[in-house]
Amino acid sequence: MGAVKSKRMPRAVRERQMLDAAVRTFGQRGYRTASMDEIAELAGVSKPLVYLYLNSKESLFTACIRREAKALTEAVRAGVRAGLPADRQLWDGLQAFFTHTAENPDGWAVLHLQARTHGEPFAAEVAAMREELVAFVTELIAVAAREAHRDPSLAEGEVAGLAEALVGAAESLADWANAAPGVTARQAAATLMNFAWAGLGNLMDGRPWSPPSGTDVLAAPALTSAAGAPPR
Amino acid sequence: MGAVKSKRMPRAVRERQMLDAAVRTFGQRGYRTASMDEIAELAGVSKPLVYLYLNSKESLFTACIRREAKALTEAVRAGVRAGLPADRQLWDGLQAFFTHTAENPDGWAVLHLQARTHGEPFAAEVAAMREELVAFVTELIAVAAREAHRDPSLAEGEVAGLAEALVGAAESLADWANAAPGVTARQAAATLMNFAWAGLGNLMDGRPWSPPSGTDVLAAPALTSAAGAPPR
Amino acid sequence: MGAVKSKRMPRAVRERQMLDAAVRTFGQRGYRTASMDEIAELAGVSKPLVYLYLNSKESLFTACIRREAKALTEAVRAGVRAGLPADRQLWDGLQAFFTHTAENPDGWAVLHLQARTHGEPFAAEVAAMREELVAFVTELIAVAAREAHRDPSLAEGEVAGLAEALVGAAESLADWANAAPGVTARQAAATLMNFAWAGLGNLMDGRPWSPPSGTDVLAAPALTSAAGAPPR
Amino acid sequence: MGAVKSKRMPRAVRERQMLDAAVRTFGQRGYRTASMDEIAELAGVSKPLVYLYLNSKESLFTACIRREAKALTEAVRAGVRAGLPADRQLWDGLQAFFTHTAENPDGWAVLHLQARTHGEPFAAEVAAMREELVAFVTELIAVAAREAHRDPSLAEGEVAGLAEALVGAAESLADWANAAPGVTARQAAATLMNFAWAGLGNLMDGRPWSPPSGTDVLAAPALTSAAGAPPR
DNA sequence: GATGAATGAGATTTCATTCAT
DNA sequence: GATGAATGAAATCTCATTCAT
Repeated sequence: MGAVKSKRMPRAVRERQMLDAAVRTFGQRGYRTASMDEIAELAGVSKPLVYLYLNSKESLFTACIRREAKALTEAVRAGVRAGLPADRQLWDGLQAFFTHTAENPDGWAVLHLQARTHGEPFAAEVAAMREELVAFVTELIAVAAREAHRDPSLAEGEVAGLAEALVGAAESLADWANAAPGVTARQAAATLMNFAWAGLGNLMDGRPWSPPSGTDVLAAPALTSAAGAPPR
Repeated sequence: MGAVKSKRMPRAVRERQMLDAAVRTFGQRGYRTASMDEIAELAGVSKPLVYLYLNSKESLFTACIRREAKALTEAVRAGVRAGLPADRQLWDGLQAFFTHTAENPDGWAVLHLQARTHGEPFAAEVAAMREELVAFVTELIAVAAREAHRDPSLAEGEVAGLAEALVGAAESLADWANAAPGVTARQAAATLMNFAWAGLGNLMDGRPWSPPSGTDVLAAPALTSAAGAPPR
Repeated sequence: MGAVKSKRMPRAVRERQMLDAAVRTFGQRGYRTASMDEIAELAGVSKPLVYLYLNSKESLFTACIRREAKALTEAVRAGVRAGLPADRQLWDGLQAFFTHTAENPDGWAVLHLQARTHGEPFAAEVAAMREELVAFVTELIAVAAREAHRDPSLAEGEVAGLAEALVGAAESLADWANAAPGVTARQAAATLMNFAWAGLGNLMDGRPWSPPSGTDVLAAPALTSAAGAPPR
Repeated sequence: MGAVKSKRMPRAVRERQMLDAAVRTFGQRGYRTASMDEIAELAGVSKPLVYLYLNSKESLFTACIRREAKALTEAVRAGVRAGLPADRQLWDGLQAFFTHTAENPDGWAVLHLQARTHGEPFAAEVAAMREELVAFVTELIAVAAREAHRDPSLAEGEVAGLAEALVGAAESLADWANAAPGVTARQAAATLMNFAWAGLGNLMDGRPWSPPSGTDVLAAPALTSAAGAPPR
């Protein structure tokens, strides 16, 4: 299971191996439960080397959080193109989000489970990333309001709550999709778009949100088929 | 710091004191970080007595989870009256939920943060409670579908995702409301109702969900004011 | 070598055993070299018990310093009677000093060697004790000056240097007497009295200091015999 | 912080840099606390090079002790001219001693504090140097005895104690002078000469030792002023 | 000649848990 | 019923020391 032991690697490579091992171990066993011994072994190096490069368990964990937070936000950003309609941007961002969390379950566990649970140096780190996502969603809602010609737009405090709710729902669905074997990232994104954009009330009346046609017309989100096919 | 030492209390009372101390300690310091010493001291008893009554740290933590899970689900259930319209039931349930989590922050931390983070005996325990809440929401959505005369109703797997999203959003907003000083349980519930029932799309068009008049006409939810007074 | 293991001793007794073991270990192997394992084993207890009672290596070492410092100063004080002539008081104090250091070589090593070498929490602790001894000697010199009707007495700064020199010589002779097998505390005290009171110049001229007759007329100090027998 | 890295220096120079760094580090932080990393960095070389030149920490420390011991004894020897009266030789030697210890506090700490505290290879090393100083003082006392026409001289064992006391007092005063900011080497030497040569008894009677006029008539020792100006 | 890469061994400290009274 | 006394096991971290280039 541990990486093949090959000696004398350049520092950057070793450091990556250590972070990989640490994310995996922290994600699966938790910050406190994971031991530096485990991580070193999984990385295929001795414990002192881990300390030499990453200083302490705390600092190692922080490095994991930063790396995974950066990877996640960059994945979302890369999935979205500015200039498209707000719902389209949200749809793209959610797909990127669910894809990334599905492909990096340990990193996601580090961010969503471990970092928030184990107190102050870490919670702040992940809170920064979360705020970035919330800000992104807030901006999208503001754009949507402009597109709908609503003047004056929604009060600021209210939008904050809505963005918070949307991000929270997305986080929760990421766990759900990772746990339920058959659920794809695309399905999770579709479910959330319907829920968040159309709302339960509309869904009850048979008026779901439907994905925009565009680069990826391959598959329609799950709910559409079950709910008639109204154009948006 | 601990409670005043008074000997020879009936077992049930002592046990409650211990659980109170444990919930507080686990909630504030985390499962691994909290020590049995701390808990015993806070409970005002000696450590062996804690072991006599609750066997082990694991079993003590499990007891905490069960007690807090029961308290939370019962609070939600008590807040809802069957027979009312689905959105009204949801509204009442959410208010009860946010009220309870605001009044029991340590218990909520145990359930939402600690129990999920620290592996298998505990994650299952809290998952059971969560399923109960999800099932409750799922049932509400089914009721709503019937009320809307939709036959056949939404496919089962899709409703599961929606319920999951709603519960996830609620959990997230509970943390958000606990952290933001000025946010009341009622405001959190209103925000979530708008988001979940009306959906962002409708909100953009100025058609929010509005709370039913009834027992609590005292305060209108936050979003209503900004959105005119549409009929429900 | 370790004390007989007998379980369930009252805390005070155990604590004394631990301090005994610690003084011996620190004195013979040094603060850094001595390990908590060694000390616990020598005390006949497990390591955690040492931590339970004495908190940390640093705090254990500090406790050793305090205990030994108190024992030494009290031994000196107990050996001296106020009201006697200054040289007699000094003679009595030195005898008590050399007797105590000879009987407690490990405690003396802790105070004189280890505590001074290992930095700040400890150096200050032993400096306080040393100042007490220096102050005692300074006072004796002042008394001697009064007895000699010297007005004005020696300048203060000068007396400080003299007292420092006397104490330093005593410390050094304590090590010397402990290392040289045949040297008794009485001989060490006599040597120092001659050196410090009469001075090398007088000794060269055959005018040593001679011990007062009194309670302990049993043995004359070493130098007297070799240097004629002038009455004082 | 470390010296500028410049490659390809002759071995002797490199070795000196390392010893300088080691003396400073050992003197300020202690033998055990100082790490080879620190020393190598301060010396501006890589750790393996230190090992290549000086083999081990133990051997490095021994080299430090030897170098500093040699420097100190040579300084004292260089300060004294044979043929002069004994008290003059002693006065000159003490001045050299206090001057050297004041100018090399780290070296003095290595010799007086660290080397004696950290067990056997080192204690023997510094004991050899000390014996040299004690032998020098012993010889001076013998010379003084001859000058005073005392035959037979003081018994050997007794002189040993006196020399020991004198050296101990000098060591102690070196620390004292280094710690007290205003005390010069000359003042320390004068204090000790008065104490050791005249003795407290004579000082009480107003008969201090007074320094010989000669090469350094610049400053009179501290005690002289307070004690008239008796010829030697 | 010089060093970046790497480690074996051991240090202090903590904690859940159990006896014996 | 209740507790003071005690420990086995394991955690984090440090350091002198050595390869391989």
